[in-house]
Amino acid sequence: MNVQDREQFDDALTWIERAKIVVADVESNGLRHRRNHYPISFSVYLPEFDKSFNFPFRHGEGEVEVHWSASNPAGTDFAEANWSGRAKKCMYLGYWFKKWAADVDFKNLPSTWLEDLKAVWGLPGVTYIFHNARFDLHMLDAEGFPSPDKIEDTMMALHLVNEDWGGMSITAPFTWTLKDKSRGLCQPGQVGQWATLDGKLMTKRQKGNRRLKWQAALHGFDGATEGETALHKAVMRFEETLTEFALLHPEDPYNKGLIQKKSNKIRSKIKLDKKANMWMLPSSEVAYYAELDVVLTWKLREWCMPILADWNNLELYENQNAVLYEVAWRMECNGIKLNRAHAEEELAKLHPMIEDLHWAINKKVFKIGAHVKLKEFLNSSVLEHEWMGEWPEWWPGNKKVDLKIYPGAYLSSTNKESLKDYDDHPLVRMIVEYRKLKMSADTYLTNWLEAADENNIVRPGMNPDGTNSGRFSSSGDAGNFQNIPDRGGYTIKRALVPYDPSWILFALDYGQLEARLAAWVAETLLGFGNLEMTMLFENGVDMHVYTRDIVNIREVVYPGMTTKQILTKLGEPLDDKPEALLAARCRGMGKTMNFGLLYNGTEYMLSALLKIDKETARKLVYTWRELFPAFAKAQAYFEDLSLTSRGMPNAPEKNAKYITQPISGRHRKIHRYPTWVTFYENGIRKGFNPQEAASRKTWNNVPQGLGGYLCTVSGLKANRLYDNDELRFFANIHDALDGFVNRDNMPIIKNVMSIMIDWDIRPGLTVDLSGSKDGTWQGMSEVKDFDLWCDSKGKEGYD
DNA sequence: GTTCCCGTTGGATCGAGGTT
DNA sequence: AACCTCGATCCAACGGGAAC
Repeated sequence: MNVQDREQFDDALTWIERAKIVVADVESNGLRHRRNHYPISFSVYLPEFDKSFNFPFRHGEGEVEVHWSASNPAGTDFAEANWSGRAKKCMYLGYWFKKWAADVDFKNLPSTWLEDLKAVWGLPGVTYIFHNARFDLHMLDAEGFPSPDKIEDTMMALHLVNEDWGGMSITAPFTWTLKDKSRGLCQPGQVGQWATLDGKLMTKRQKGNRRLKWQAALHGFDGATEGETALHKAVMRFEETLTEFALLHPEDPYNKGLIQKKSNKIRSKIKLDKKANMWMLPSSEVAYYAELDVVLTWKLREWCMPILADWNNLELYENQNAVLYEVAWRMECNGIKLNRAHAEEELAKLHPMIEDLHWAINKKVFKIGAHVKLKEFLNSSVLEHEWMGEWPEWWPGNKKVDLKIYPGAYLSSTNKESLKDYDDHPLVRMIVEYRKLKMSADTYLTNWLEAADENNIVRPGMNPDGTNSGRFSSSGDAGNFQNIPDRGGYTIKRALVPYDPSWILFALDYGQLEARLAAWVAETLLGFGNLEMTMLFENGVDMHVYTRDIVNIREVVYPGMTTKQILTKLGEPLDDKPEALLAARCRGMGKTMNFGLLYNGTEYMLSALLKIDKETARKLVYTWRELFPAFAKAQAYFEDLSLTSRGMPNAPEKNAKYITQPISGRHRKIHRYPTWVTFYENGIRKGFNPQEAASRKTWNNVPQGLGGYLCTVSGLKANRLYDNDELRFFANIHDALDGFVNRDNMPIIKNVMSIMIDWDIRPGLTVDLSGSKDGTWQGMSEVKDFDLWCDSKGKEGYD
């Protein structure tokens, strides 16, 4: 029911007050919660009473996002807009919508009633169910709604039902796409609509996805497609309405140059995005859709539960919902503060430099970033080109010397690794520098400035269901917080700082977490080998040094060469401690071996990574496998197990192919991958078995996913112990938790560390604390003296 | 009115960057 | 190996203007 008057409203509230389960969904006028977007309506479904309500508050309020371009730069007067090309839909739409909306009844409820709705929201003991909870939670929280006691997310359920929806093909209903239109399969007006034949949904083989409507259609829920269809019709009607309105105003300067065209030209300029522009529609047009949303969410949840029960994953589902709500969402709410001045300062420094390099390369040689052209250039004899660099003024002197040309050069890729072979060429030096500067400026600093809210807080998106293995992923308009560069001359993390001086920045990193877990699973749980790696960990041996020395990397890779010869070959400077330098380099190679060979690494991989020939790599692999026999066996074990069809944990009569992660009980299921797909490469038909490919990764998924699980569940335990006044995590970076602790509560970190390692695993886990010497996220270094670190409020105790 | 060329768009794709 | 984002290129669609 689309609630429209006080009587209906009061009645709806009494039902909500009595409900123990509330399925909820928020429609908004954009995605940027806590900045310029906000809820327009709230929908709930109360499964106990089979009642659904829609509360419209702000239909008609919002801004059409205008994408300005080079020919229509920001600030262009509407009457002077350039109309060439297909674009300007959004500009046109926004302009006419504003005029049209001036005297339209959107059928909203008075905004003062919002407070009454809040009063019955988040009551004790009530579970709220969402589809993609983090979005709705942010919208509700920003609007001032109380936080629910407990939540469930059907996206989380789907992730447990099948970790890799995108990776498998499923026969399912579909909506027409632009591509279908261009192929003549459907009419232009049908794009975005469910494909039907004689009133029945058509199906086709396609990649799976977790969209609510798609899932509902896939499982054949009643009303799965009705809401979409109704909304589609409403949108089409609305587009017609706006077109007519525009046509009724031929004198309007904005129609200059357009009005004499046929009306369908104008009609084509008015194109609503169903989701993004929903706020433009009066609530009466949208309520049906919005209410169906919550009903379908409930149906989806009911569909998932028995499956989760069959898989013995009900407890994990509850646990992961808690991680989602109490860890991931809390991280997103916390965020980190952007030192705007520093970010702007950094950008002001970078932009002219980027410009200079752009100019120098662009004008003289080719468009920068054109990898094809760059490759052509480097592959040709142009490397002997007379041009040897026209350096920008600021270019450091030491980078102007020792230049080289490379006659007859050849390279197959233009990535950093390949360019390294030509790094004394002036052009290559400038390209490498350009890419680095551009990366800092665009991917990170600019985005943060854009994404920060009024208090200069940037919030990373932390996705608990972002990966197949169970790790978190990170995305959103503040970018990926799991890959911000902090080494190799980057200083951009300096722009990220504590909220205020009462907060101390810290990071808790597990020590070699994945290797320890792999050793535990392979050597203890499966009993392969003789606890070789486990014992080394327990005796505190440096694993990489051990591998280096036992395998004798130096003699195998560089037989009979002197230290000086090897270092020269490696391109290392010959300083006063050549032996130590060589030892460090060989330890690095030991590390590469340990990490690569723990899983499915081969001599091909090793020879590529270490840049050695295949024969030498084969020798190294052989010796390593002798040394740690458990891991190749674990690989074979999981590969084999995952290809064996057998009963599901709580439903022995139902068969599936899967492996199970210890502790969490999370499964990696591969029976739904196809066993054979074909594709064309250079006109030749080739075959590929996705199921076998997935089975080869299952061993890797076990320690990797388990690591993510231990880290985030430890975070959950810590978060339940300490509230937001004391402890604020803001990111999970796979095997690390980054956050802030209040300066008066610093000793609690000791307890958080013991929570993190409190898992019944052999070898035991270790965790290292890092603090920030300079107070920014850039300057993290290991804390050696915990008490001093606490006493000095994070200023000392590092070394 | 038709044809051609050019410039402006946006979508798809590719390849690069970075972290663990 | 996984993840996410950005930018360049290619491509196709389309508008506008010139030439016919």
